[in-house]
Amino acid sequence: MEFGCEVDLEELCPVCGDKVSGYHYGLLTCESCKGFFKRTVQNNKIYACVDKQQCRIDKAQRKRCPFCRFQKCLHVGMRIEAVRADRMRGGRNKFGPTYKRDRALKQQQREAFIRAHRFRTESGTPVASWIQNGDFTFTESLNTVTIQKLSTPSLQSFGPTGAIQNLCSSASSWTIKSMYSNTYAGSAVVDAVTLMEPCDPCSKLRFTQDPRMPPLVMEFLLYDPDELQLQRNTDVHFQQELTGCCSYRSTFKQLYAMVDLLLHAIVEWARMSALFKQLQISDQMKLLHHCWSELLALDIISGHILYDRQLHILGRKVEPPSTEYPPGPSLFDLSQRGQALLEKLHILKVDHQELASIKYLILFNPAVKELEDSGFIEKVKLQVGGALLEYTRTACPQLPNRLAHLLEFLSELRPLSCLAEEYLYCRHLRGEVPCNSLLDEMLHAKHNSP
DNA sequence: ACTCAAGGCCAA
DNA sequence: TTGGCCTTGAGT
Repeated sequence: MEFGCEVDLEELCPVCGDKVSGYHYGLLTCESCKGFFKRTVQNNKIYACVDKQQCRIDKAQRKRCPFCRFQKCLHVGMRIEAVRADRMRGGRNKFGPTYKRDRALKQQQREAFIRAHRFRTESGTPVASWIQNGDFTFTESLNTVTIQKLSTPSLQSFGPTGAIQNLCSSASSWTIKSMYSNTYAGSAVVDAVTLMEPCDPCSKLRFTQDPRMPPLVMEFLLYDPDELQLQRNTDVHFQQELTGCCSYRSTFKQLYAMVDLLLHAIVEWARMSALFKQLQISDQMKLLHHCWSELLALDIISGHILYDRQLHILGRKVEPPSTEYPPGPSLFDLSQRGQALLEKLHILKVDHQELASIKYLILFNPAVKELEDSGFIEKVKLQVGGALLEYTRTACPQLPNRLAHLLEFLSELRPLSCLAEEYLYCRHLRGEVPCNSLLDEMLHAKHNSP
């Protein structure tokens, strides 16, 4: 393994931050937390917290409050059932395969780090410092989710190749460029491959200095798509659109181009997520087919809030009334309702961490029909919800109901995304959406599903 | 034979 | 009670 710089990816105990000595009771922990957990469970110990049950647990203070220490053990995912009732020594337990899978996943993450490092080294941004800092381990937060998946996803068991399937496929020949050149023959070829790279962690590190930030939220923030890269791609694309052979493009064509670009970024974001990768390809596709419009709507709104990204189309109040069939919602309707939600988020002063986490709540939806492993998806959703609750309570202790407000926003996002889908589907029926595009596939999947 | 997560031991 | 080190033994 070569990092170009000496980077030690030594794991830290998710309970107290001490040095990890191996897998104990379901995840990587230090020797002392292993012993503490064992004694507590074996001897049915009951502790009490003399404070507010929110004691900070770190290497120096872990002895001070066994109540909070044990709570944290459970919270990060240590398993009571791994402590043997018969006290038999030696041998192996049922978690063996889980540990093996977890190791493989960590290796994948290391490789992802190397790729990210190479990318940033080429673009001139130093990265060694934040890895060497040692206060961030990407895989640490994965310990909080019990990883049940043992089988490697197989591509053979699925039907005709779709655009998402191409994206979800981990085949080395995968390229998004070809899709763009097919879609916009003779037009812009956007290097969307760069969207695959996780965003520059250095630019976000300043937001993640707080050690109280839940590891999952930190991870979501660090791996949120890079806005600068997206804007660069958008600019390149529109530049070429405008200077191309067709000087005039309809409003919808511009909107479509933007939507297509955002959809690619959304699928890439999901595909790069360590949690999403653990799902079978069929489940990945079902989740994306189900929530793409919600993620799209959220992405557009987030762009306004976080980066003041102006989607010119939404700024237009006037659109020539369409006399074509079928009639559908107007862009004006959409713009108005989007604006209303946008204002709600402005009042809430929602931040990047919250928006990055909400995306996972949308993506990991166990209610989607015919999932192979809705149990795992449910678990992830609960973990994300828990992490977001912890984050909102830490970041805004004066607003104990903040999570409820965020969830209320989420429930209002759904009808907006349905309206957006209806709008796009009407344009699709009028033949305005290019065939074989990602949007085309999404619309088909939705309207052909049972 | 080796691995590595269980449980056990015991000085601090 | 803690936590570093030791012993054990099923799985590979």
